[in-house]
Amino acid sequence: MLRLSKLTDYATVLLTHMAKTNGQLHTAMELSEVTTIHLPTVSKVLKVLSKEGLLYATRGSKGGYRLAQAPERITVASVVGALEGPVAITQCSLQTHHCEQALACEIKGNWGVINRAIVDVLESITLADLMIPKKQNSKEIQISVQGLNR
Amino acid sequence: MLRLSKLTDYATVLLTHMAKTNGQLHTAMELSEVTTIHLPTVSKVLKVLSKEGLLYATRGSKGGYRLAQAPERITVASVVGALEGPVAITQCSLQTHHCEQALACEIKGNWGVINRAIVDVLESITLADLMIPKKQNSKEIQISVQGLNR
DNA sequence: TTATATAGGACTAATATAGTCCTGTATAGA
DNA sequence: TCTATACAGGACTATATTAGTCCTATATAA
Repeated sequence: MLRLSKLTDYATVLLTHMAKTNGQLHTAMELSEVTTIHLPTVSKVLKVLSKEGLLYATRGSKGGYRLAQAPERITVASVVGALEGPVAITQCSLQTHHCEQALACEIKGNWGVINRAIVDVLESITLADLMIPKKQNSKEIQISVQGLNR
Repeated sequence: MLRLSKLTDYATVLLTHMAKTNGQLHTAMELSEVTTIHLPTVSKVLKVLSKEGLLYATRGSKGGYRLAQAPERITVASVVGALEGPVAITQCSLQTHHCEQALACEIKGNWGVINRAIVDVLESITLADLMIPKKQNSKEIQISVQGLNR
């Protein structure tokens, strides 16, 4: 369905909230209350983000999570990557995978190009962009998709 | 995983093959042999593409399928749409869906912008582009993502 | 009338995702 | 040092989605 997982969606909501008070510690409990996402799920997401280096975690009383980088430097692509691994819209687009149909299939390389273009879109958006509600927002991004020739 | 379904991938392979001999009729059987995709699966995909108007079908002896439009006019977006419905990388990006968290969530509109950018990429590539093996290929596409402001 | 081909839908199996829970470890403060 | 707090890691179940197959009906050419 070309859809991101719910966990990725939750992650952007949680991170965007944290970005608003950057530097401050936030517990899973607090974030659960603010976002109305159930606590076990919030914990699961935060643990992944911490393991993947997007958050710093402090254990124990007075502990919590904070962003590992400034909101301007955390891209949507890195959030997606943390929760779902590298973006690969087809199996072809993952270089590590070897396609059984390789001989009959000349499209392979072209999927790679399309995939790259989508990654470019996701890399061009940061938490800082997501923080701003859409209406006040009029960013323009130029994505250049190279490798195909009309 | 932000992945297209296998059926969508099969569809591009089948359509690309048909595009090479545009206008000619191809049976499911023939396409199965050429692509090595199992016949029942080929049939399933072709039926969907026909129902969605990307192919014309002729029944009976000497029947088969052919492209409903020139390869230059069939976009990857329309193939994805035929098999998976409208692209919606999050539930937010589907306008028909109402989010329970709408109050706490200010990202909604921004997902729509990101989604639009991805659709633009998919709309900019046609079967005619996929027909050309990547190496001989150096198309450049400009995608402009409007609605976000740095 | 027969062989060929698509139409439509039902069904099962396989896979992926979501959500919850348990046990362990680190830290602050009484 | 003890206790409450909070994250770490992983196991597990339930649910949803996707993939793949098959059956019956309908249309067409010869």
